[in-house]
Amino acid sequence: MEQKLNAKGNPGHPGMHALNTVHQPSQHRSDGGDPAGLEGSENGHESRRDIGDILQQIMTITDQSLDEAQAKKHALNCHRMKPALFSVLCEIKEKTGLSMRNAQEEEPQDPQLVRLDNMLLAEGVAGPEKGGGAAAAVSAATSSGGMSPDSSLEHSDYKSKLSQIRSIYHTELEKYEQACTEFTTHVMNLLREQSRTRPVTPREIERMVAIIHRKFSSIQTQLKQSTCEAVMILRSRFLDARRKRRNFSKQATEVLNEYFYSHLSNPYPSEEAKEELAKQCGITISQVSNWFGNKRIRYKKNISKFQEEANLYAMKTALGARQGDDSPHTPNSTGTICKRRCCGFHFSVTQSSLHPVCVGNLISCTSELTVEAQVSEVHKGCSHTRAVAPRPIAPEACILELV
DNA sequence: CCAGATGATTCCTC
DNA sequence: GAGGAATCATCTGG
Repeated sequence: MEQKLNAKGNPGHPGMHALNTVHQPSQHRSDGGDPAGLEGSENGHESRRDIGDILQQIMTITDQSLDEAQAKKHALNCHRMKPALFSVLCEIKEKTGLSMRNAQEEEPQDPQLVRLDNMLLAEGVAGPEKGGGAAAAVSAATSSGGMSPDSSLEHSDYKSKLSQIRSIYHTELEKYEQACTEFTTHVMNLLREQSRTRPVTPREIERMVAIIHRKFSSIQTQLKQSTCEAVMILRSRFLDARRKRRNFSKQATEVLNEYFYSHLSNPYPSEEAKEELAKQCGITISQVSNWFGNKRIRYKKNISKFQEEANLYAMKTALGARQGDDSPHTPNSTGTICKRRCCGFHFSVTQSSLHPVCVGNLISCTSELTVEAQVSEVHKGCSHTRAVAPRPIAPEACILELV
């Protein structure tokens, strides 16, 4: 307000000439109020006329050509009343709360953005380039077992794709940051420029910058979201690849089958046995469990289909036992198994159903014998016949049957 | 290409 | 939590 008093009566003011050239009749002059507090003096009248002129010019500024407007703008900027008017405008703005528009306090950081940031960091897209996510994914794959040698190829493929995503992400982020900075600078310059003709406080400029950042932040969120999606898709593909079923090696299947058929009465390996089998087959314990689960159910569903296989493994085991070479994969294939087997199965004279020792007997027995005779012959020297006795032997059912 | 084999997964029960 | 059953998805051999 002090400026208003200083601004009175200065015909030599550089702006006056310009103003006078566009001088309009002061029909809007006095409305009875005295906003400048100058009523009752010559200077007061002059000031009011000046204010009226200025307001009139402001009101008509949009109707004029750009050159004309620029000229008037310059004139206004240089007018001796400008500081006083400006100060009044500032005061009114403060009082009416206009300056508080959009003055919400700083929002806390967007939780979604935080989540995305964390995810990108965990996946090795953001942050230092160390391939943390890839390493994590690979380690997860390795720990789940069953990683074939060519998984390293998948790994490198994953890494290269991840690095592509990373590079695109950083390029786009850089572009975004650059655009944001440029736009912010531009707006700040505009506001600073405008602050010469209208009341724009530094705080308002800060707020405007915050608004711009918020708007740009949504773009950044989209970028991060897209990147996350890309990484998730890549990761799921990689994990799918990891899930790819690969048949066990022949040797592994052999080991598992040997155990299965030599423990047919109780094909449920203990934890220790599973561990041992897993070690021998180069697979995981859970894969051993899966294999036995599948085998049991499939065997039970179609025993006849597995008869051949059962015969083969029984023979193998028998030969091994005959040579006094107990299979290392069937550490318990001694007489105790025989007893369990006798309790668990209907015996027939087919070798598949027999204890290894008895299979040896079968080889030397003749097919002309009756079933009873064969059983008797086959189980010569062992307790199987006695164990089998409570169960009826069905000659046509030359299969093992789980109780 | 297709049917069957097979390893893995999911859901359910005990 | 282990195992049974059903199912999926992939592999394999003809």
